[in-house]
Amino acid sequence: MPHDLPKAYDPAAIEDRWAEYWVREKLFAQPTPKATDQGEPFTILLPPPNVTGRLHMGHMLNQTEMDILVRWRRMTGRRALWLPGTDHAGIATQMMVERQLVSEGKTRQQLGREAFVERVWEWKRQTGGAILDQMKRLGASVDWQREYFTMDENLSVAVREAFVRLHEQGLIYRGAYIVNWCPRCQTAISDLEVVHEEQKGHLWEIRYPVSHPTDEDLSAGTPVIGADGKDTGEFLSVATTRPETMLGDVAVAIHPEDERYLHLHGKKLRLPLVGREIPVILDEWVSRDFGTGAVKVTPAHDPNDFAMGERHHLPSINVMDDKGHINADGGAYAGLDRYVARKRMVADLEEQGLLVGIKDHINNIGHCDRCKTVVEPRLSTQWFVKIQPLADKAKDAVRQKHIRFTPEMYEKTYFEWMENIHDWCISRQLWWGHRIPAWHCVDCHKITVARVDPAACAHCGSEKITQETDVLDTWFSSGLLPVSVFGWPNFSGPKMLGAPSFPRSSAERVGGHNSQPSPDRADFDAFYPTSLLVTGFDILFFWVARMIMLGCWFAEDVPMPDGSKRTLADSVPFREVYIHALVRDANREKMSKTKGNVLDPIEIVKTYGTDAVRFTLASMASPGTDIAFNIARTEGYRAFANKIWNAARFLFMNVDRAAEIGITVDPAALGAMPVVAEDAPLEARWIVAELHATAAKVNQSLENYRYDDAANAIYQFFWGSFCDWYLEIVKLRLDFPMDGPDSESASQQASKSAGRKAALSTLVSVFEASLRLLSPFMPFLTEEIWHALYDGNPPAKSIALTSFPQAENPSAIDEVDAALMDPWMMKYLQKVITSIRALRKEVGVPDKELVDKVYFHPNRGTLPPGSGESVVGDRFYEAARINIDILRSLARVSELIDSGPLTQKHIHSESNFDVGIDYEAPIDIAAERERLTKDIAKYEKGIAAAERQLSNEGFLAKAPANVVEGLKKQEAETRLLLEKARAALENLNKEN
RNA sequence: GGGCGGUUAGCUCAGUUGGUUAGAGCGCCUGCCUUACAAGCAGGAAGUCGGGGGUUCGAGUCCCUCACCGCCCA
Repeated sequence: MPHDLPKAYDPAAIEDRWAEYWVREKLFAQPTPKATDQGEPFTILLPPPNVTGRLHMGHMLNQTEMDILVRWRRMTGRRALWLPGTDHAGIATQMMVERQLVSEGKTRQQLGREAFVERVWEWKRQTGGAILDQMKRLGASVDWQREYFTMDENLSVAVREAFVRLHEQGLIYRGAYIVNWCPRCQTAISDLEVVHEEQKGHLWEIRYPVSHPTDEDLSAGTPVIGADGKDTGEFLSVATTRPETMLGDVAVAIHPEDERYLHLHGKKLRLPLVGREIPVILDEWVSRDFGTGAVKVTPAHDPNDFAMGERHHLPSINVMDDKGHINADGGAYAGLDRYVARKRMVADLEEQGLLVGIKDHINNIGHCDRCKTVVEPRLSTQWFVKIQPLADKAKDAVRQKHIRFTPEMYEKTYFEWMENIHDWCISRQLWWGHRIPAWHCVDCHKITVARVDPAACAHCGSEKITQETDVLDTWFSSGLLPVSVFGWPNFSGPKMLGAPSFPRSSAERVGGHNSQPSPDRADFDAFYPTSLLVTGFDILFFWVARMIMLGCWFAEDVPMPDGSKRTLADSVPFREVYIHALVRDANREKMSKTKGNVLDPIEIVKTYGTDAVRFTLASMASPGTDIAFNIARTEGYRAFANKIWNAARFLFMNVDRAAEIGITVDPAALGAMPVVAEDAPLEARWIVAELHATAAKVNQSLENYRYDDAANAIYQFFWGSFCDWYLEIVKLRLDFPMDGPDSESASQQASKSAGRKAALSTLVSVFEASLRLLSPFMPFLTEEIWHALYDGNPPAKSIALTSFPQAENPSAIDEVDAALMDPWMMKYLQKVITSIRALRKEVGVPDKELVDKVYFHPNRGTLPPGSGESVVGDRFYEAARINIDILRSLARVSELIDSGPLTQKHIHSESNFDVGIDYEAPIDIAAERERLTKDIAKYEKGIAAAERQLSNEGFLAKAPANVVEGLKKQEAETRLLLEKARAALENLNKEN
């Protein structure tokens, strides 16, 4: 590969190519393991996006976090498996296809169920892969060979097995209860699919006339009295937010201790507009402060009323159809839309003088998560999972720490929800989904639930049976994914003693559906439980909770690979849950279509490069914190990518020049952690030590999901250390002839050549290791440069398959560093250079001008404790003198003169040294005076604070020694700086 | 109504079990087209850590309280 890279990095030129390459070469495929396979697996399941979905910033954050972890774990030697897929999204997908049909002037009813479902499959085949294609473009390192879809045959088998088994265990029941009904989608939806929103509404106060006779009259056989004028002239005012439901009222409830109304208990009310007589009942649930304190009871249209109805054995009168229209039981209002009916009824009540008043009221209204239609609580026959036993197990799993949450806080939310969980309504009145495996018998009316489509009723043998038309909630199937993607329940491996009653005989298995049962449990044994689930907090209950419940419940029956009983610890679907926050816009506003502040990740990626966007997300991904996505920040990381690119250009330029004079780097020496010879120059030892420290920091940060710390550590290392310092210094070591050979003697050349070779080797090896360190964060750029670095002969198909830099035993590094005193010596040298540069700026020396003499005065007494005091001071001066070429190049100084206290005209002071120059330049007296005065004030304040502490006996007695020592040292240093500043100010005043 | 977060530089955010004079990126100011990079280099300014009280030798960090912002559940 040629080394002549373009001057600026253009991500668009390389990203598509690598994204395709990774997929085409199946680089991240993880085949079913053999028993001999080594390496602890790292398994992660992509929380399935809707098959109808398009990638948004939340997905990109989610996937970036997963990809970073998976790439990192893979590079550390783990057998990494990331499984991608989509869920069939019952309602959303059906809606989408229905919309298509409408545009063709058709309805699904016209097509019929079978043809409609085929049509949905057709849609899925054509456009259902869009979101996964976007994922491919972003370079997610998933195993595409294992892509799943919740409607796949094998996963459908799992759904049916789970349903049948829960039914056998008595945990699935069918019955008429109040559910959330979406009149637009015409299906029941779960509590979680209802979003509550506060809306301005009204509270209507309606008079319900009190009628005779009393209960006594009734029991005496007095005929029921209608609206015939026998009313008493007495009323009970009822407050309601939903007057239209009064058509279904069966009682009015008051609080048993509400003396305002107690005298009415036992009497009857005449239901306005309807004429039905309804009782006044007592119930503690009634809130005396709300409205009038009397509440109408409508069991068929309100969950609380339903409960009350059960308590008082009241009938339920359903007055609405599945479209939210008033039904035949609504008398005069039959056929009207619920809101039209409301309007008309209020008008009628007013006309009849029964409307007492209308008050403004804020309602919390439930909307369908999918279509935003106002949800109607409605009495209907549905299928439910009795959730308590599953929830108990799921709670135990977390309580016993078999699953760890990050951030930990979400554990509380999880328990909160689990404690207050309700039975799960799993039936949906849709066509697209897993049809419930239950058959109704026309003759005996009993239900047959079976794994295999039955030919006859299991109870009476009648062949007149029809399958339930409802399908299952999508989450029922996605909740099973952690077990079903690994082949559950179709294991045909050796049966274990005492193993549960499956696998069933193949005949009993779902006949036509599963053609190829997996040969064994190898996948399940190797990869279950998965290692981690990464998801958003909004999905905590949808996925996390349901996967835990279903996973624990069903996996517990699968024996361990060695045949032993599986405990709860190994039944969990994942061992860790990492919950990330929301991606907001730069102003911390939630992204929403209505606000128009939605960012399309693919568009941003095209503009700035995938790597820059990934790095932006990573650098802000601190657990528990929302990400305010600021494009300015992405610009910054695009610059970072460009910086890396140009460092590569610099490197290649030097590699090429070196090759011209016969110096090369052995590729075999790359790929590991760089090492340096003991006699290597200061900057080489330093940069290698920094690399080790950075690798340690990155590994540790990722271990703790601190993407931000990891990203910042790399950024700091690559730009702040490697580019800003090391590359600038290594230029001196390389210093290749631009044209023609050097004009030096042979021995000079030989020694120079050895230095060059060593420098080049360190340069290339540190750079190569940096690429590997960066790779999980910036896979595209690093892949491109890494391949170029190996000149078309890379040691692996991808940098993603190399090993991640690991720091050597950190304490060993510390010892070596301590011996060489590199850490602080290099920092000291850097400080001197920075100080000279600052001094030059203060004085106004032009950037390019070489200053011939800089006077240098180390404060030998104030050097770091334990570092040999004055000896070190001398040693440092020696180091600075030896490295004068570095000073010349980086600080534009030709000579550094070791000096006593400085007398030069221009002096810059640090706590442990001063630098000074003689330079003819006008001094901005006022500015200088201001600066010094400010400094003096700062130092005085610092000293005062330190003195206060140091004179405090409690502090001296109780604070740890190193803190006291540190403060003393700092105080001494500040005092020195103060003296220097005062002297400088005095000089300034004296001379002017 | 119940619960959970948050408030640190102009902006967006870090700040580990309390410990020396609080950090980063972007932005801002000044000077530089120095042969890897102007998507760059060099230097610099900028915060009484939301208010108040308490514990402590010591509080951005722990406790109480108030204010404001946000989220979840009913």
